Amino acid sequence: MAKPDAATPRERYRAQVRTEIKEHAWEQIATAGASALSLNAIAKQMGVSGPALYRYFAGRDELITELIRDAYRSLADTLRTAAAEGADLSGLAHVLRGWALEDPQRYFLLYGTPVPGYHAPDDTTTISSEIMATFLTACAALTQDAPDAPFAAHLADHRDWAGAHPAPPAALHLAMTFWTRMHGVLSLELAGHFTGMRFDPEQLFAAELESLLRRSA
Amino acid sequence: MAKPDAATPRERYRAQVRTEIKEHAWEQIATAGASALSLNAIAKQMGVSGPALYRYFAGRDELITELIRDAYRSLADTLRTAAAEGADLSGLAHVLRGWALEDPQRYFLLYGTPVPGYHAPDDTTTISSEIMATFLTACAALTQDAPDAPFAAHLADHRDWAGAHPAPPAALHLAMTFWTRMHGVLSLELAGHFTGMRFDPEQLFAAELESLLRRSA
DNA sequence: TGTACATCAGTGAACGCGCGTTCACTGATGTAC
DNA sequence: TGTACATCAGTGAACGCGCGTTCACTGATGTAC
Repeated sequence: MAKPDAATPRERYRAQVRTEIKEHAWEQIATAGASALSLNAIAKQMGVSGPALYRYFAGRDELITELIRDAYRSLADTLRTAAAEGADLSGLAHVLRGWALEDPQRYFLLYGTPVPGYHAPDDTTTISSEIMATFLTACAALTQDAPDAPFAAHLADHRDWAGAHPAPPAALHLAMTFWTRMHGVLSLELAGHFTGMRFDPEQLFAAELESLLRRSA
Repeated sequence: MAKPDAATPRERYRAQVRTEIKEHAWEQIATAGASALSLNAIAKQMGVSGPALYRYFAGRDELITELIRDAYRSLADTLRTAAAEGADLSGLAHVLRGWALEDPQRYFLLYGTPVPGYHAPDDTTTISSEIMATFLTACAALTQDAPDAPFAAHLADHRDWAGAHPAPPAALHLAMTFWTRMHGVLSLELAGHFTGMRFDPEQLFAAELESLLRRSA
C-alpha cells in the first residue's frame, strides 16, 4: 500500500482486471459452489479468451488461494472495524452473522467442507488468529472472575493459538465456545438444514449468544 | 426386507455389485471429496468398463443420492441402537462423535457445504426427523422442570419438525441446542480448524456437552 | 436330462463436452532518444 | 514532436485429459418345455 500514486497506468489496469476476475469468480462460487469454479467459464463471462486469464493468475489454484485469502481478510477487517467502533461480543456475533449471510458460499469457503488434498496457504492462519484475537479481546472484557472450568484449565496449558494475547483462561474458553457455537448455528442455517423446520434461525442464534453472555456474567 | 430368501441368484448378485460400487464410491469420497466422485473412476477401480455401472445406477446423481440416503440411515440406526441399549444424551453425543470421526467426509456429505443447485430427496428428511426424535427422547428424559427460555417458547409454537413427539418445550430447546453445539465442535474439528491450535478437541467436545447437561439439570 | 429361448451383465466404440494449460502470434500501449 | 524500440495484453489453435452417457453388440446365465 506504499505510494499508490506511483503505480503506472499498466499496473493500475492489471490490478483492476484482477479484481474483475475475482468478482466473476465470486459470482460463480455463489451460484454453483467453489468446486465448480472454472477459469474458462470466467473468461467466457468476461467476453475474453481463456488463456488471457493466465496473464493475471498462474492458474486455477492461485486464484482460489487468493479468494480464500481475500475472504479471510474481509472477515477479519469487518470484525476488527466493528470492535474498533465499540462492538462488544454480542455486537461481533451479529457482525459475524451478517457477514456470513451476505454470501454463504464465501463463509463455506473458509469454514465448510475441506477438500481432502488441499492445504490453505500459511498467511491465512495469521489472519485466522487475528480474528481469534478480536474475539479474545471482546471475551476478556466479559470474564471478570468466572470460575475456571476443566477445559479452561486445559486451554491455559495450550494457548499457542492465542499468540501473545493476555486473555485469562476463562476468556480463552469463552472465545472458543463462542466460535464453535456461532459456527454451529450459522453453518446449519446457511446449509439450509433449518428450512424444513419452521422456527426462526435468528432466534436460535440469539438464544445461543444469550447462553454465552449469561455464563460469563 | 420381506422374504430375503425369495431373492433369485441374479437379484442377489445385483445387490452385491451395487454395494460393491458404493464401497468404492465411499473410498473415493474419503480420498478426494464428494465433488470428485466419478463413475468412470469407480469402474476403473473395479476393473470393469465405465458403462457397466449403468446396469446398477441410472447415473451419477442417483448414486450420490443413494449414498446420502445410506449415510443418513447409518447415522439414524447407529443412534437408535445406542438409545435402545440405554444410552442417554451424553452417550448419544459420543456415539455421534464416533460416527463422524469414522468417516469425516461422510459426515460432511450430510452436514457440510451444500452444493447450491442440489436438493436432497424427500425421504432423507424423514430419516432426519428420526434422528431428531432420538435426540428428543433423550432430551425429554433430562428436562424435568426447566424454566422456559424465550426461544423454547418460540419452538413450542414451531414444533412441526418434532412431529408427534410429546417433548416439552424445554426438551425441544435442549435438542436443538444439542444438535448445533455438537455440530459446531465436530464440523470445525473434522475440517481441521483445530489442528494448528494445540488443545485436545475431545475436551472441547466434552466441555460443550457438559454445559448442556448442567443447564438442563 | 436335454434342447430352445429369453434375460441380462458387461464390452468397446463413439459422442460431445468442458476442463486446465502451452505456445507462437498480433497488435496496441508505453518508453527512450 | 517524432521516430525506434521494448513491453505486454489478448488471440486462436492445439494438446491431452476425464467426464457422463448412448448404443449396438457378445456371451454367459437362467427359464420353460
